[in-house]
Amino acid sequence: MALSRTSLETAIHEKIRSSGLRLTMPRRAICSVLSAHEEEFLTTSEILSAVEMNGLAIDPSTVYRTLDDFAEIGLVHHIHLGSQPGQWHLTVDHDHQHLVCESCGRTTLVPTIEIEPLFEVLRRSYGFHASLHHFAILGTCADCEPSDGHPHG
Amino acid sequence: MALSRTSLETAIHEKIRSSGLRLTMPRRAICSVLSAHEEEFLTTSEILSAVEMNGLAIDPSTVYRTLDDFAEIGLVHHIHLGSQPGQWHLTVDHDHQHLVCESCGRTTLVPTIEIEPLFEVLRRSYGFHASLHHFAILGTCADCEPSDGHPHG
DNA sequence: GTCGCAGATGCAATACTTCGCAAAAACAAC
DNA sequence: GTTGTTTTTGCGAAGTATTGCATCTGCGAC
Ligand SMILES: [Mn+2]
Ligand SMILES: [Mn+2]
Ligand SMILES: [Zn+2]
Ligand SMILES: [Zn+2]
Repeated sequence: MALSRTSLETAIHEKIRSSGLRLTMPRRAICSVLSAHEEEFLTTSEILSAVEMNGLAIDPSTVYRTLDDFAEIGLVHHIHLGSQPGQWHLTVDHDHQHLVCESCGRTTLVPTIEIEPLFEVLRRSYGFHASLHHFAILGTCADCEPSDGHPHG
Repeated sequence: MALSRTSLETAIHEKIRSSGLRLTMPRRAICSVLSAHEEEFLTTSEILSAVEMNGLAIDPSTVYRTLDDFAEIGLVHHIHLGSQPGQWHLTVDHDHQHLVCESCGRTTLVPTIEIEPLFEVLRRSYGFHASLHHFAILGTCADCEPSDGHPHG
């Protein structure tokens, strides 16, 4: 079962401290936003806006640096859903992959466990272990693919 | 068989004209560079440098806009091999996909025809037609994956 | 060839991201 | 609590990408 929001934040703070990073106001502020939006993917500017809505002021450069620092300790990562800037979220419970339709923009979530077997072939043929956490899979969804028996409307 | 460089450029010019775009000096200059580096993937700044080395001067914003225009008519596209800026090339003869090792940076090319069947499952389960031309597949190569019987050295 | 106009360009302004550095804060030792 | 060391921050500057707009140009009509 999922952690409550406050115990999630506590666990995050633990991880920051135990990784040798200091627990500062900007880092708390960013953690708070990420915890409150656990189901979403936020851009740096969305994170910054949310921090400001909480009545706190931090510098944009601090947001960029903090996210990079958090990524280094495995606390967060970002994905690219298209040509847009990366979108960030907590790494915990991130067990799905994104199919993004280049035509209508819709995103479909697919459990990672369904995707991983596809890449088994790459492992066998090339010894290459694909990691599926950085880029979405782009393409055309059922509704937008005219020849597929799933027409729009 | 591949076209010679001059007939490749002629074919490109044809495509520009027939798509309703005008054939201007900056566009010729960029086409020339792309044709001369048909086997490579160039960033916008590499393209700009190459244009300047040919004794021509165009504005950076023109490079961005031209590449976007060319992409719209299917003449070029770009890929992201990692966190770096996108890399551009002519669309003709682009029949492979990139496996990029996040550990050592090496890129392995895989024929697209080998990869497409993997995504057949997504089509059957989700009606999603994956297009494999925008993002590289990131992961760990055989040499960098310690537990795989392909140690470094 | 000239003319006219839609489309393309250069330039400046803006937006977004990264970097260097001095000041400030975290935190361990006392 | 105070002190000292190291990390982190905000700020300014630099680097990179995008946008608006006046000027220029490709090219079709004549
Ligand atoms: Mn892109
Ligand atoms: Mn990225
Ligand atoms: Zn769609
Ligand atoms: Zn490697």
